[in-house]
Amino acid sequence: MEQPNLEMMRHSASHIMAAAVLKLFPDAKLAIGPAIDTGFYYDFDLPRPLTTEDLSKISDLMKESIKARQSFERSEVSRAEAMEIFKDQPYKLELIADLPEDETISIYRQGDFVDLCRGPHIAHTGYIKANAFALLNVAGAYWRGDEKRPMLQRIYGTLWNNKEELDAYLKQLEELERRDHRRLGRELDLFSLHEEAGAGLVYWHPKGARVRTIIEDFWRKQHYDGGYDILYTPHIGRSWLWETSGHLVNYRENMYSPMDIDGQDYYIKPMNCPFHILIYKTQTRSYRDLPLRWAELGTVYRYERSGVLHGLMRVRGFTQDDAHIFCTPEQIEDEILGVLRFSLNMLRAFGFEQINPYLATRPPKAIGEPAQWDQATESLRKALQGERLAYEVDEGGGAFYGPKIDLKIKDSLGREWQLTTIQFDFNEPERFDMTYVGTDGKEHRPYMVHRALLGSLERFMGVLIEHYAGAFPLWLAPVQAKVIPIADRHQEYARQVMAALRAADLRVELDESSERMNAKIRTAQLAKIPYMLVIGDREVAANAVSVRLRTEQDLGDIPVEAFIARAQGLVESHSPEL
RNA sequence: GCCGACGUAGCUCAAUCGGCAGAGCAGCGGUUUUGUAAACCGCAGGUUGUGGGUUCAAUUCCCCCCGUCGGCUCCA
Repeated sequence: MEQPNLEMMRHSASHIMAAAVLKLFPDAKLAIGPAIDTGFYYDFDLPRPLTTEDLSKISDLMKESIKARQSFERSEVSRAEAMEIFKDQPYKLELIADLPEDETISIYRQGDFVDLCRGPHIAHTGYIKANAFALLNVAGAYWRGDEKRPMLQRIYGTLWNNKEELDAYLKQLEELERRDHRRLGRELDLFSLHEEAGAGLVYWHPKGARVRTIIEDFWRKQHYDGGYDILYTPHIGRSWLWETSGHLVNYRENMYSPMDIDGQDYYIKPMNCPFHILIYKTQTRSYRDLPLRWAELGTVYRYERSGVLHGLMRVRGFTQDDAHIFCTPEQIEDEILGVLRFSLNMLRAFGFEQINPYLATRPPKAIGEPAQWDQATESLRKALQGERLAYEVDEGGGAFYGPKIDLKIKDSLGREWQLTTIQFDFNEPERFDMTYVGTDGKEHRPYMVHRALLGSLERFMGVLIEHYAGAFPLWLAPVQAKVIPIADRHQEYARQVMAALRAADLRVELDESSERMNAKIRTAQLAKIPYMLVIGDREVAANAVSVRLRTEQDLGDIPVEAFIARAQGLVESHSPEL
């Protein structure tokens, strides 16, 4: 028997749960029940939908099994024996049928429950602590993830080494809810969605729009400084454009129905690339013109199935921080390295330190010359190595039109988010017959690379909100300071202070309400405003402000000029400090 | 799209068995002029997501649709 570890316990727990479900529903058909990184699940085909009462019954039965210390017994059976044992379990039969001929078929038994399973399992059910697991919810899941196959009921459970770890996990779930960008978006008055006006479409309120503007301004400056030019292109294009690009063939299910303009079909854009290519083709391009690096904050619309929409993270209209690089084969390595460095700097500027790259290579069905693929993939690999980044390879995970690097960041709660993608495209240059004139005076096909760094501004904002729990670093905060006069007689000086700070390019608001100072502080605190500048008789006399941070730290009286210098310095350096 | 749960005031939530839809916060008006996380009094706020059905009577029971949430699948 192997040493019991968390994964084994979780996997075993899924068996214990399946046994409990069978007791409750003798006709239940079992699918699969693996361990996952927070616990386990098991998929069932049941005669009726599960209720929360069912969950607690199942949980009680599991606890009985744990108390009984039922042992897990492994045995190996022939294919015929396995078919006989699971003759009433169609999903198991399918699994058996799909096992390779030479595979040993093992079953595990605890009590009177038998399951097809590779194992390993814990020695007996008593290894699991009855107070260290919880059944969380029921969800629908397709058999084998295929939407054409039956929809099963999946029960999710979480399991840990002990009660303390379970409690810590449940507490983390609460923290996730507290930080949920949809909740913070409303509480901080950043954005809204309007079902009556269409699902998955974002409305930016003044404060959210302010944050977005700051991000965009920074982004533009970085791009100009980094050797990019910036484009603006239309939001719709005639069917010719999408036929030529191949989107109507390859991407149609994500595109909206056409609109009729003077008898012609126009489509709202799901991508920006064809427009950039048209600009490329307005001139004969020479190798001397390359590389061209063209960026655009391009707003695109893509159809997403109603069930997948989620706040800012998954929407139907969004703005990509897109760019296309057109270059020669000789330039490709330098360009890729440049893009990668540029991406890392951008992500780090927003406070993301943990960045994990994934390299996706040629899939079985792909277009383009193998030699091109090799060169492109090699340039991606070299760039990653050049930056000394540990990366994972997703063999065959590239798009049919080119290999790519995706960068996923880890947020303050340890969750991974894909933001950056750097993709080669061997398809569109071909389709649009893009060329440049080389040193030999002949026409050549340029390399084309798509890249988005922040991904989309909508999702990026969602990630930022959750990463910072709504408490944006000073340089991004929509309101950086709230001036809080204690009594009406301090209002005039408070207005002077506000004017001075605004003249210094700080974002300041004045609380002129007739609330007590305590209430004003509370309001500012809940709005997660970095600085609360309290003004009373003392401050008026000293030409100062009393500075309270949203961290609850009280800095005491500081001369107005000194406060301005402090804040400006921290904004300038994108500091996380206040 | 599919499975399940849900939809009551701007927000968070009540309303017994089908019997006059209610509270806190926010908002508005007034009083209060305050030293580091909530002053006091009052007012207003609703076609109970939409449409239909059952009933003397529907927030409550049934059906369609829309949307939200948790998943499946897919992706920026």
